[in-house]
Amino acid sequence: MSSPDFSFLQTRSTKAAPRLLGCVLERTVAGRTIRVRIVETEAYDQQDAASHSYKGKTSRTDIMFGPAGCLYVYFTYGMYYCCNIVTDQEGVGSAVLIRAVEPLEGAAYLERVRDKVGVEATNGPAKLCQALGIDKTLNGHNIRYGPLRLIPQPSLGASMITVTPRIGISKAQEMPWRFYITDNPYVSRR
DNA sequence: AGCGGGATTTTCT
DNA sequence: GAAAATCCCGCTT
Repeated sequence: MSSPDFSFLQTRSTKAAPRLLGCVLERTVAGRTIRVRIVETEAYDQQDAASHSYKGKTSRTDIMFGPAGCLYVYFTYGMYYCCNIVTDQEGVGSAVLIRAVEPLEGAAYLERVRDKVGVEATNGPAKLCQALGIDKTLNGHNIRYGPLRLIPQPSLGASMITVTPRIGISKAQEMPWRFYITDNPYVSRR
């Protein structure tokens, strides 16, 4: 077994974000192994008014400036967590927000945790964190290892990827840094 | 299908 | 003190 190659994360988030589409996340929780496929992402860069890292390092955003492949999990709206994968070189504050995933294994468990069925279990950044049990305790966790592991997949062709502006932000709204697998039913919205 | 408001608390000004 | 990389519910078309 050769260990997977994560070097594609050591680049700017705008380039890593589409590359993460189709990659698999393996979550071990409550004695189960859940597998999902990433179907929607957004890039956040240091030179980007919408990014938490825009105004420099703080105790909250410290992780974004760390090595690629670590998780940046933040708490928002008093209730929700969102999960990012840190990208680029150490010292650069950038990350890719995971906005939606498609269950491959363990869909019934995810539906039960969320008390929702079908796409509603994982078609949003906070929804998928709730479903997969991702919270502050995983902030800074290296995605190379369990209990939340990234399994890289071959790059999807450009023809399978749709690019749009990002969702839910008030600054830099026009930047086309949201990426999703075209026609995938688990995408958060059109 | 689409809009509007409320929930709830961390983080930063 | 205000905003926040969201979600859910109820109401109106």
